[in-house]
Amino acid sequence: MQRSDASTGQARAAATADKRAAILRAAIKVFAQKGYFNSKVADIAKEAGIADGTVYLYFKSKDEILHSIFDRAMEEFIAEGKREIAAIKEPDRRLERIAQLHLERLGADRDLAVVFQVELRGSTKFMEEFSGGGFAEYLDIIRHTIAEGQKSGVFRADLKPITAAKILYGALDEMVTNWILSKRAYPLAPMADEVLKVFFGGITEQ
Amino acid sequence: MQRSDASTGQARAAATADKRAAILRAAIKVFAQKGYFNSKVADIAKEAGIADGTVYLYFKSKDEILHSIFDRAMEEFIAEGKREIAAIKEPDRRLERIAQLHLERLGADRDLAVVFQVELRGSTKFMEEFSGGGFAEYLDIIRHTIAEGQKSGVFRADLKPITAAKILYGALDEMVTNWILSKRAYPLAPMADEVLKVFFGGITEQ
Amino acid sequence: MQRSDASTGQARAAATADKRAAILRAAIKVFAQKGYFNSKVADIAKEAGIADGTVYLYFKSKDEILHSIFDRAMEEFIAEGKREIAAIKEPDRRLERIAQLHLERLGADRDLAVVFQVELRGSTKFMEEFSGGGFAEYLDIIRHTIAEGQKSGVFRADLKPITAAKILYGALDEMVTNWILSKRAYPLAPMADEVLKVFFGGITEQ
Amino acid sequence: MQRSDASTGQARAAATADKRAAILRAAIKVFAQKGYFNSKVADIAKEAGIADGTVYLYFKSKDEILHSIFDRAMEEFIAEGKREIAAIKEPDRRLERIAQLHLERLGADRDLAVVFQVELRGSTKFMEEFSGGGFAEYLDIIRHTIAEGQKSGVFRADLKPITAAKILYGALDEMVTNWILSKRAYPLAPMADEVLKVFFGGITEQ
DNA sequence: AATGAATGAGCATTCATTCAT
DNA sequence: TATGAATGAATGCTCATTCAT
Repeated sequence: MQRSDASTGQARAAATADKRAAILRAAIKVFAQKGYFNSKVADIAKEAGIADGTVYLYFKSKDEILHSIFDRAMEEFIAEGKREIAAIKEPDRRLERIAQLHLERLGADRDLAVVFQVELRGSTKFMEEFSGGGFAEYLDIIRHTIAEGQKSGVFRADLKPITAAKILYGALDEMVTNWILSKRAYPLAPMADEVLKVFFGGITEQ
Repeated sequence: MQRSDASTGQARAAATADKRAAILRAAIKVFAQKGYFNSKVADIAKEAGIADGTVYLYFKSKDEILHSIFDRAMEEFIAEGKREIAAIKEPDRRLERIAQLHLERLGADRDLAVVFQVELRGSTKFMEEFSGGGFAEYLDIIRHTIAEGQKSGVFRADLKPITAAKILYGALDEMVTNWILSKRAYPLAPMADEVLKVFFGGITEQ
Repeated sequence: MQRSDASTGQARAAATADKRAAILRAAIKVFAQKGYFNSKVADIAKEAGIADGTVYLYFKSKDEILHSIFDRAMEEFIAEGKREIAAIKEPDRRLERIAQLHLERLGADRDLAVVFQVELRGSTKFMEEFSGGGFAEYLDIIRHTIAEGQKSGVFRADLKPITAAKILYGALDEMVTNWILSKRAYPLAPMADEVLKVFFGGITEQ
Repeated sequence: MQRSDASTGQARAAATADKRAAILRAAIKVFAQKGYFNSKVADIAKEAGIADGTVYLYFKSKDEILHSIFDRAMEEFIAEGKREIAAIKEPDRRLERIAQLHLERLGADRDLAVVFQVELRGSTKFMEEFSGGGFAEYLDIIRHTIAEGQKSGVFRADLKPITAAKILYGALDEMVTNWILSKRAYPLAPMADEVLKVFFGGITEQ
């Protein structure tokens, strides 16, 4: 009996989480297609196969849906990143893995990538919030890794780590943006190596 | 009489251009502050000191205003860029000048920079159009310069010029985005040198 | 067995009536606080400590709940009134008792009074129905009593009984309304004597 | 020229006032028919012969429309009342005129009367606001007149003027309510004399 | 009988655009 | 050319009611 109650509670919680996830998935798809402002809540509901009003049983507003997309994705992204690089000691190998993960991840979910590249950027409000949230943490991991590389003598010391971090991030970000907008379908992940080639060695002939 | 008509015609054309420019300036300011979707045409009209309806004597729609902002700015930007680099022969000096111009220009007009970074990005529609328009031309100039540098042996040959071009652009773009979102006020242009240091030499200690 | 079934049936019926009453009590409280249109069925359910859907096992609609409040209260009110005045022969003593009962009753249940004064009045639909229902019966008792008083010579004959009845009712009603809206807490019942003083003797100095 | 500008300004102001008045008239009619909560803004617009959005050029919200109806009507009502009774010295004649005006006024505009009796009463919020606003002023005029009558010996001194005022008001109010709900069409104003007969002399046979 | 998740009709309000003056 | 009042389509959100469990 106890167990039955408990498992019912868990089952319900799980069902709720599933529904939330389903709505988020639908929203990502719809937002990616038409943009946040041009997407109607009704579009999301239809895509999720539920009634309009049901959306509001799981989210307080359209705005909260977008927020949740960012929060959830960034959270997972950072958690996965930290896990992956924990075992890597060499700073250059670390940056390599980070860059690969960045493109692998976004390259694996085009709709999510579109929402990230387009919608997140499409609102100063979101960017500012985001800037102070998950994004700052992400950039900090890169910065930190570069600083360690400088200490250990692998990286040049005449560069501000934060600036170098932004350069790497900006280059990767541009790869994603171009991939999204490209009419041709090509794998995104391999671009990481190209970026790293330049980032590590520069374009100047020795 | 003839002359009077003619000069009146010219004056009129000039006045029209001025008014268009004034509306665009107003729109840039308003869009930068509140974002495209949150800006009302009435806001733009008020900022420009004209009546709501008057906006439609100069632009067909709100959408067209945003388009005009991009088109005009990009046009000027590219024209100025071509003029400036025409005299520069060395590919590395060229890229240097391009990067500096990029940041000087956007760093000189914060509102315009915001609209470019935020609103242009905030719409796949715009990005796609833009991607095939002025932006492609801009990226092409960079790509071409890199290719020349490879031919002349200044740049490594093991990099695809287009990819290298995107990396440079992405890095610069990120500088602008960070500058916009930063609470601190700092000059944007000097960041060009930092980007170039990495882009040319890489971050690896020799 | 028979007896068991029977008593079970009765118990069930009693339980049903109790639940209905509980919901009505909850509704009276909620309606009094926020008004009919601003009250949600969910509010009533929460106040009654039951699930939203359960409300519909006892009432067909939100509308029916309001109706039931009026019907039940009026029914009790009139029954009590009739019982009380049955023994009173003198028309003036009768009116006295009616007025006192009116204010005692509503003064004893502020929430119910609010619903009666505010919500009943807040809808022509309700008023019309009510007008032809319990209210008409109530007014009729007053009218009848006045007419008897006229016949027996206690009351002036130059007044239409129905009009006099409305005047008395209106005066009492206003006492209730003012009491409800008053920020000060004072006993309502004693106002009956004031009303009767005027109703019987007028305000003119003899 | 000056005059042209001036008259244009005035004309515009007048036109605006007219439109506001027209919308209020339409709203009174619609609210009277269906009640405030059951009336859609679109209903009001249609009744006024304008587009839905136009309503919002003259009123901030549906709520403000109802407020305006009360405020405007009460203002006019009180102003007219004061004007009329200013010349009347005898307290009893004054009350007489007030009662007549009360019923004449509401009897002349059935829809307005319905809105006043039904909608004003249908919301504690409104009643409370109203109670502290125009209504309090109105009741005060009656109270004051009664107090004067007591001083001059025309009225009995053993009654609290405020209570007597409420009794008169309540009686008149009930006449209006009954008139509104009545299926028969009869003139409301004459009821004033019936009310006064009772209010002045009481129903007891001397 | 009881639950509460799901439904979907309904509505106030906004705002890009038009057009009579 | 300029105006700004008027338009009316569009949509996020609420909530009475239903129904599978």
